[in-house]
Amino acid sequence: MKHVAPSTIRRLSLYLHFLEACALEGQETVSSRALAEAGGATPAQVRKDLSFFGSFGRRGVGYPVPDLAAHLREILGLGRTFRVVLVGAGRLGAALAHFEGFGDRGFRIAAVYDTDASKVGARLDGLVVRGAERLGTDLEAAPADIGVIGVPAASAQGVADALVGAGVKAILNFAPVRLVVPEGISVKHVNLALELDALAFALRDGSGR
Amino acid sequence: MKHVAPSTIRRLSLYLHFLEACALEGQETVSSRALAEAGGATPAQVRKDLSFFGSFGRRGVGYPVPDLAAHLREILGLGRTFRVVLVGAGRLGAALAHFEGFGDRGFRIAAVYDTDASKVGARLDGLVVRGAERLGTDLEAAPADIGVIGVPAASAQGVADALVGAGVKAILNFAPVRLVVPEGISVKHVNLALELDALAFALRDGSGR
DNA sequence: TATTGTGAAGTGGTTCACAGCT
DNA sequence: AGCTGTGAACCACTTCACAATA
Repeated sequence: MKHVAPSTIRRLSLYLHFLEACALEGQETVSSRALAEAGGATPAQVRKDLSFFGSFGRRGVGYPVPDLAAHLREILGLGRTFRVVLVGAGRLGAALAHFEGFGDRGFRIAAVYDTDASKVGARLDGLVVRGAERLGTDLEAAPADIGVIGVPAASAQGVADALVGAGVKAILNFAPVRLVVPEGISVKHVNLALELDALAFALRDGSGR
Repeated sequence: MKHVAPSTIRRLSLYLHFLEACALEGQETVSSRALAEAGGATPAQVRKDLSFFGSFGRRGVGYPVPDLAAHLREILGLGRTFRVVLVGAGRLGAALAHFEGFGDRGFRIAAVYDTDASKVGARLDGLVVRGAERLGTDLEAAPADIGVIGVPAASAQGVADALVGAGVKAILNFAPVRLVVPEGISVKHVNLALELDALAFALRDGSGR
């Protein structure tokens, strides 16, 4: 398959979320206009996005809701469950462990780790926090797909190395540091400081963007 | 000032963070190459980014660390403190309240609100959680610059409306919904579900991106 | 008439390459 | 020699416009 732009993937994900909401309401079809509104795009862009992968709609009618949702899940690779390990059982880890968006969509938190002995053994959303030193052997027995890093900046790179060593191929990083990982490992950063700076910039000259 | 691309702002913010680290080490100058590495860019792009706002470097030498940092703070509008109000005192709110990235850089959390009566009165990082109904009158007395939304998706739009009504011009939203706000209000979304979908896509065919 | 599918045109951000200083 | 500053070339994503179809 040809290269897909990150911005396109982002929109496809938004379309899918919207389609799932439509499906719950029993809606049969949606127009590119409705999808555009949901995805922060234009109708033309929605059609371009979708036509890149196939012809899913019917002219004069729109796109069939359950059908298109299934196609998008397939395209995004959501047709299976993902084993997620969370490293960091502090306040952020607690918030993440309880986040419904994980379980809802096939992302299953398999285990939570922390280096802090005082946190090990505690319960987080039904999971017992395990010592970080077990990560390697645990994942050897049962590999994970995604690692979530919710530890302080200083220890984030070490955690990333451990995750990569344990065979994790995708990382979601909440620590405000740029992680260095080998070729072939996907990393997504969520960096609060960056978002705040962007808002500061928008507020720059009195009125917002 | 002319239009600046969001991707540029993001990089400027990364350059600034790196410069601050360099300053702590007493480094005098940095090259576009070093900045590029820190910002996930190429040296040429660093120079383009910076030259858009002026000539801050010296040919053959590089960029003076403290000087460039000051310029970037000015460009990003970080030359002042920002009053931030946090709505939502749940687990996410707790994690956000303790996040050092706020206080470090002139973003001061002025107050925390929640609609849940059982949370009102509790302490979060030295702040007492206030009832959400007070938000309007509180901000009338002391306006805030930025509102952070850390409530469930269902109540996020209501909170956004309240914030906008109270004069907030910039919003950082952690709820997985697209907020509708009037022209002139800046919104930044942090959407976990989107990041997870992007990672799923990267894992799609066996190996990562 | 309503709406998709898509080649073509347009726009804007990135990379190149080299002139200009130190 | 080393490194910045920048116009020009390049590339990629977006928008347009209209043919195709229900």
